[in-house]
Amino acid sequence: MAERLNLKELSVKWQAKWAAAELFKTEDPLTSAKETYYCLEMYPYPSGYLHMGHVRNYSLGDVKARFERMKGKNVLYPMGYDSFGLPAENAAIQDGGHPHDVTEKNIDGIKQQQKLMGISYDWSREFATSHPDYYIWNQWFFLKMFGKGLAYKKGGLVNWCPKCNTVLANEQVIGDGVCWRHEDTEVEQKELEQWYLKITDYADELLADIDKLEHWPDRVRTMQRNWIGRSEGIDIHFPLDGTDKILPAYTTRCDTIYSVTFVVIAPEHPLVMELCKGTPQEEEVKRVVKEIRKQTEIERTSPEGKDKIGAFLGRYAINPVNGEKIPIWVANFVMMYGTGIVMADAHDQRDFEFAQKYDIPLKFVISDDGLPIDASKASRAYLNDGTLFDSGEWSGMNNREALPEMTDWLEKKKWGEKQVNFKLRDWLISRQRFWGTPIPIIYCDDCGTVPVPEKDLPIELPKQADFQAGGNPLATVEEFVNTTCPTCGKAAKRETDTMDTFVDSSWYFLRFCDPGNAKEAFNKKITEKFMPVDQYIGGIEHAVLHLLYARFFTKVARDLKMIDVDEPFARLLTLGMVTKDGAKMSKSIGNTVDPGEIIDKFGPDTARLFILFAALPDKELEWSDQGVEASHRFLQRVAALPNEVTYADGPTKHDTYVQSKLHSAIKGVTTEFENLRHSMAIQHLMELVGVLQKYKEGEVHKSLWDDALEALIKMLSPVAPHLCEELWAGLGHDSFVSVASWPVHDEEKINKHAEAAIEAVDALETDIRTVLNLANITPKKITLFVAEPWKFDFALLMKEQLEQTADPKEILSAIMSSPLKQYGQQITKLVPAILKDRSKLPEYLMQQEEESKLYESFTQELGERFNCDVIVEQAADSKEAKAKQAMPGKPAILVA
RNA sequence: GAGGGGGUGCCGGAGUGGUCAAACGGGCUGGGUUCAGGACCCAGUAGCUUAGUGCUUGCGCGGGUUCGAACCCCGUCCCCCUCACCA
Repeated sequence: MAERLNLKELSVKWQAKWAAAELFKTEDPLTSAKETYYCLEMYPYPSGYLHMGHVRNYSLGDVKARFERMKGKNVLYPMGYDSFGLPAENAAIQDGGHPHDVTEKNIDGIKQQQKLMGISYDWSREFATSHPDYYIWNQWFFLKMFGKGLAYKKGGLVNWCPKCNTVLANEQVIGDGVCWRHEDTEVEQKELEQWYLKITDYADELLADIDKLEHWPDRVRTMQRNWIGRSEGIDIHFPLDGTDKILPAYTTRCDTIYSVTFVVIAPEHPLVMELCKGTPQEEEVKRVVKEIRKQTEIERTSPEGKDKIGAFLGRYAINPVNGEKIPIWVANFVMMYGTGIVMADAHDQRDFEFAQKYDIPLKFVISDDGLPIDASKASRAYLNDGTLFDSGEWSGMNNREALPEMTDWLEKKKWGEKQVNFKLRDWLISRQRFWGTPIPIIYCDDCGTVPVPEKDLPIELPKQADFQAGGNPLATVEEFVNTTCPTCGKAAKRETDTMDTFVDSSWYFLRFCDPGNAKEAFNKKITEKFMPVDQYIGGIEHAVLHLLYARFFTKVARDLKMIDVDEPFARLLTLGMVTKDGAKMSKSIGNTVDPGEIIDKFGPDTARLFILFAALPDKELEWSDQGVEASHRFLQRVAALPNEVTYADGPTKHDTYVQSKLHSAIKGVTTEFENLRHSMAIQHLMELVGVLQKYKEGEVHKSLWDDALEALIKMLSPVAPHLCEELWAGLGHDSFVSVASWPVHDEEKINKHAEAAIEAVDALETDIRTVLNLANITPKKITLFVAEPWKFDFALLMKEQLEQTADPKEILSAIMSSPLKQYGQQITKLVPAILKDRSKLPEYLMQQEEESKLYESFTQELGERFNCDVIVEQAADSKEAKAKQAMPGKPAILVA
């Protein structure tokens, strides 16, 4: 075997050549005639090193970008850095220094590694969000949104992560109430005044447009739908007994209104204390509310802490539909959602349990058959749909059918008001941290909250700050904090909160279209040529967070007339995890594999090939060292393919087969790459390499061989670009394969080889399908592929020899000197087997003769039936025989 | 509880009505090559059986539709993920 290529050295060489040629620079979309294609990976937070998840992400994107480029598109494929954020600031706090320096160092580190992978980014578009020429536009967006009332400040309970030392958005609180960055840290509630973006204004559109995202994974669409959480219902107005006040209770199930026997109010609700004031139950209520407040903390840590507790407020409400006096309770299971008050009945499990615990009367109004059932004897809530009873004029109706009508009826009677509720809350963007975009607001004693005028942007972060002081370092910088009011000119103070870094990533994909623009966030004309992103690739962890915010910002930008698209990402691919030993790669478990080491040892092409081949992109990928070596082996095999080829004078008998395989590979690889099924595309390539290796064993037809080799190198180049450049140059090209044109398949050439390979002999008599298939085709020539047609001759020869001698060696050499020697391998096995029991030879001979006659008659029959030539041919090898269904006694037929 | 995705060989993982004992890769076994290891090449890898062949079982479990099912339908069990006292 030839010596192995050093794929690492190769990659360095070609990366330098690409860079020198500026090969991957996007063309100006306003002058280029090419169709644009925008491929984007979620840009990284620069932590200084690359992990396997990154490698997977970038490899997937790069294949797509290279593929589209080779198909003649003007591809926008950029890379940048999400460089604001806590880790850099924390590093500065720990080690001294400035987050800026930490960040720049980390960007250099990660960029180095990205470049080693040979990803075909247009590096001229690179930017980092922590640079003022980027974040100035965050501030600009904020001012625009402030102007439209979409950015506002309000007080209220907010999520606070004690580790981050800052507030969090609802979306950043995950799982059992923990911080998205610190899964071991419980989020606390604090009363603070904070800046919000009014994403709820777009709730309806964000929800409705999910339907347009047909190329997004269902999972993500569902998650967004759930997060927005739209529900249609009605606020039912329960008069407060003895007053003219009303208690509104939100419900989606007003069909159960006749079963309502009590009302429950959330412990945080301001009315709780007001209502119980002066009642005998006041002290008890206070005690229970206090207990609930304490309990919620414990509840968050233990998933089992869902015991329902509550207290009677000593007051009553009136059920408007039947005038019944019903008690008002406070209970821990009611949230401050909707109106913070719910109506309770026996058709809800929680209400039911609570009522049982506190002996509150219950009644049913729905049963399977509409016959009354008694709730006092029931042990659980009745949750099924069924027929209403004891429900006034609605009795006898199916409850689901009645629901919309009852809603209208309640509203008409002025007992309630239709209401749409969303779970989505406004986006809290203030962060009490230094390393983020300063919020461009000034507080003046006289003029109040004043936005910074656009001409004064950017408000830059100070070069120095005290990171050891604790709290928000920005607040310690006097020169930053103290300013003058833009309106009245008097001394004033700047807002010291910075923006959530998710603001940065909410529009960075727009900036990539026009990254150098100093006059505006991006030019509308240019950006519209690229947007929406054709293919977006990233982790599932952003299913709600980033992807929802980005959709929101896109809609805001549209309403600001900055761009004319509704949705930013046409196709979304969410990556599966990279695991090792069955667990997600993580430093704490210690099962990580350093991409740098793999690249060093096997070269970037191997790393890319393995990671693309090992699993489909959205599936979990289990790391395997053997798999990496197998990938390396494959690349070496490809590298050796052009060596030591013997050319035939003209066509060879395998040409049609090889050509058919080549074209079906082109077809397969193309569709699989189109649909981002990289591992499947690679399978086709591996198959093709196998075919070409076999082909090479004999003499090859030069023009076909060259075509096949070129096509193979082109198709492999998105996966293993460096090796393919080398091989491409080896074929005598002085251009780059990275920008060569993608091969096109010829359907006819695929079919030429095997129009129909069908089980035959007995099939002719019995298998209807065979006849039907044949009937649909007008054959010019039929080839019968027979597994081992030589066996009849062999048996004859064998018989002849046995009559002369008994020496196995002599027999063997006699056969080997006959034309049958080409089947030597099989014969050397067969001869001893037959010698073992000679008595069976006559039978064997007969069988073979029969078989051979069968072919003869079959050949004749087919010839007559279809009026064409029929020839018998040996199937080239056992695999081919299998593929063609040729077996002894059962030839395969090939119709041409 | 609601929603989403899954259960295929020793393993990863294709396949969604016939050409399926099941692509492609890995592993393992045997053979070749080699001083040896690696690499490379060939064959085998559900069970029984033959010199070649063939038969049976088989794609979580049970049933159904069909000439025919890993694939369609019904039931059932299990796993993963997301949201969750949202009324």
